[in-house]
Amino acid sequence: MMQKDGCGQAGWPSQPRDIDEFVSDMLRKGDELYRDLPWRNVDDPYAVLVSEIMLQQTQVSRVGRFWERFLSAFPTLDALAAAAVPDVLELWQGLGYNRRALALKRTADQCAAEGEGRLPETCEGLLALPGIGPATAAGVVAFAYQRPAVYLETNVRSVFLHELFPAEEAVSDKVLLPLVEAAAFHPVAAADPRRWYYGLLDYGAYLKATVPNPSRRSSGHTRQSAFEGSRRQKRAWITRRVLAAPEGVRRAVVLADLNKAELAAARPEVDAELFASIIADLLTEGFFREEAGLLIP
DNA sequence: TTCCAGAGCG
DNA sequence: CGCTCGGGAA
Repeated sequence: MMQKDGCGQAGWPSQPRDIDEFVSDMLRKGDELYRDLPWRNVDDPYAVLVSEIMLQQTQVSRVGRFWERFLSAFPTLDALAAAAVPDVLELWQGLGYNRRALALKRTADQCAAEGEGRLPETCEGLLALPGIGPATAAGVVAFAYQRPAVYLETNVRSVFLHELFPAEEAVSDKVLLPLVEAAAFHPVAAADPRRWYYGLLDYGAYLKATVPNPSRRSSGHTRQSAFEGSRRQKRAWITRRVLAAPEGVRRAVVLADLNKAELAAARPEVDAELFASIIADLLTEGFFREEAGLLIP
């Protein structure tokens, strides 16, 4: 879009480079670094959603195999809605963040019940579903529906920080969002949202492999706590243990087995209070249920 | 050690 | 906002 008054387009900084040049440069970089990933140029919104959920905080290299297995087991939203939770969780094992599997399953349930087995076509509609936040909703809109959207995730963030804030520290998303929006709705980018964001993702991934992670200069950037010995390592272990017992298993047995594993790994024993707290969380979140003293998947 | 196509909760 | 949530590759 041409600038109307010489003050720059709304939401775009008037300083170093104008938006036309930025969009054009990024498209060129993106085409040059294009990665032909299995979930790209796929029209099925459900298949795109599954990829977006799996890719939340999860590296691309890990997702490929899981995405294909998941879609072949649950090819449609209705198929996922008809599936049993333990089967969904079982397929998710090894991918991480098991909550995502539960949320995806609930999304399928809701769409099957209220949406005639179809996903909403707007960001607002998608945002109302469990496990779908601003980034995932925008990803589905851009990649499945081919409509411009504000898709701000770590690779896109890295590109904007690297290109437009090369020296600043602690840049907030509040500053970045209007820029991401202005660029996405720029006519040249908006003409092909898939191409626009595939390019930003690929360029962002390239940057992380070649320069210090630009996203470290995001104000929201935090480092994760260690996984080894953590509560969530125990959560994951317990989830697997219960999944392995289709007929159910007593708490005491799970705790004893868990402590065997902890001992074998040279970690301290898990006390009853911590164990009960983790079980309570997992029950509340719907990983399994408890009936007659048995934990049942 | 670091961080990953984030979301949901208090 | 700050915290939690998996698991592996580099």
